[in-house]
This record gives sequence, structure tokens and C-alpha cells, in this order.
Amino acid sequence: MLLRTSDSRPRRTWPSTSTTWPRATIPRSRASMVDLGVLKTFLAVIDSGSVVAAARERGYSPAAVSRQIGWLQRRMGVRFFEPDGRSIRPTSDALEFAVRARELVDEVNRFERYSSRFGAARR
Amino acid sequence: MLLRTSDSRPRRTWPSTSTTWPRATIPRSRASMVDLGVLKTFLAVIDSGSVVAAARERGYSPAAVSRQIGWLQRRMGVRFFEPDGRSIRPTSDALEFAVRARELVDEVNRFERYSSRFGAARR
DNA sequence: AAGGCTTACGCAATTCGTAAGCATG
DNA sequence: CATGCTTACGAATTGCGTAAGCCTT
Repeated sequence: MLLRTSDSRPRRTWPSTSTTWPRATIPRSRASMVDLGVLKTFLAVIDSGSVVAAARERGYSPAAVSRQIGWLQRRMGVRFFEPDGRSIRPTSDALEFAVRARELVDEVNRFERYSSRFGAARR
Repeated sequence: MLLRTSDSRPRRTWPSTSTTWPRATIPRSRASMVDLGVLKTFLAVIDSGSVVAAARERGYSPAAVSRQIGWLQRRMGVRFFEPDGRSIRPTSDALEFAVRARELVDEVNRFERYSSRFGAARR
């Protein structure tokens, strides 16, 4: 399949003048060191002290929240939560990181409001 | 399928005590009003003045960049680029929005560096 | 047992690159 | 006719919810 053996027109693909494309299909999701959604979830867990509560707050299943936290921890190479009885307890690293993360999320929220207004103003 | 008609154990799924889950599979991608990757691409197009150049800079195909810009415009309800001969020209809205967007991206870059240091320090 | 956290599994949805079309110079 | 932008298409990957397991109270 996909042969299309005939049709030998020299149709230019892209780019004609330089190196061909480096990789074949880069999935983009969560590639950037920073995933805002995960950061928001992280803060929700910190604030509520529970995966279940954070899940409800963010509109996810607890499984999704658990996965997001796991992803963040692996990404950072740091342990952010430890099991504490039936619940979890944030590490001191988590609390420290949360301060900075909250600054960013606040900034993002401001930007989100700006964007909404910007769009609404000229429509 | 998925019936499992027998096996009538009252296996708790989740959550047992409250309303069932609101939606069935929310894809998260680009759901948050802000997509940092798209914002970076937008700025790259502004700075280079060309979709092709921005694509090269960002490591995407021109098609991908074109789609990302289209997505952003639809999202914002604003036209950011107009065809200008064989190239494109940013609207005044684009230039205005770019100022604010750049602030955010800069802030995110700072956070990215912080995160790297944070992770590296305790490993 | 019941409540809370985590992993396995299947699925839906997204986004990418390639291909192809259209317009401009 | 070469360059640049955009859309259609198929492929690949992700990230979700559900299901199920483990551990604590």
C-alpha cells in the first residue's frame, strides 16, 4: 500500500532545497518539561491533601490524578508524596516546589483571563 | 461485551458514595485555553515572519505550524495573520497579543530552568 | 468491609508528517 | 515554475475511564 508506483511526476514534497525532515511523527503531548494541567493537578492534591478530592475538583478520575502525579515525579526525579496510612503526605520537596509552581499557575490564570477578554473584545 | 452478567458481587467501582462520573473520557489535549507549544510556535512565526522558518525553528513541518496557528485563531476568535503575497503578515492584533504571550513564555522558560535545577539538586 | 491509592487494559481522540492543491512572483 | 501556505488523509501515540488489586482503619 501507499505505493502509487506510477505517477512519476516530480512533485515537490517539502522542503526541496534542504535536509529532509528529521523525525517521523513526533507526539507533542507533555513533551515540554512543563505541563500546566499536571501542575494544576499537583497543586490540587497539595491543597486538598487527597487524590480523590483533587480528582473531583479537577474533573478527573482518581486514576488519572494518580497517573499525572506519577508522571510529574518521574519527570522531576523527585518523590512528592508518600503513603501515610490510607492517605498520602506531601514531602518537604513537594511543599517547596508547590510555592514556585503556584506562582506560575497564577500567572497562567491571569494570561487565560487576558486571552478571554482579548478575544471577546474583538468579536 | 462488557456484560459480565453473572458475577453479581457488589464490587465497588468508584465512587461508591456519590454521583457517578460526569463525562466519559475527556481528551485533555489543548483543552486548557493555553497551549504553551502553540504559543511558542505563534511567537516563532511572528519573529521569523514565515511559517516555513518557524517550522524549522520549532522542529515541525510547515503543515503542523499552519495547523497550530489556525487552532489558535479559532480558539481566540481573532485573525492573527493575513496572506500577503506569497507570505503572511501579522495583524495588529497579533502584535499586541504577542507582547503578552511573550511575557508568559518567558516566565515558563524561567520555571523550566527552575524545575531542572530543582530536580538535579536532589538526585 | 469500606475507603483510598495505584496499575493493567482497551478505547477514543488528537496531532503529526506526507501528499496534494492553490496562489503568487 | 519555484516558493509558500493550507487542507485531506492515514498512522501513531497519548491519556482517559473502568476494572481490579493492595493496604490501612
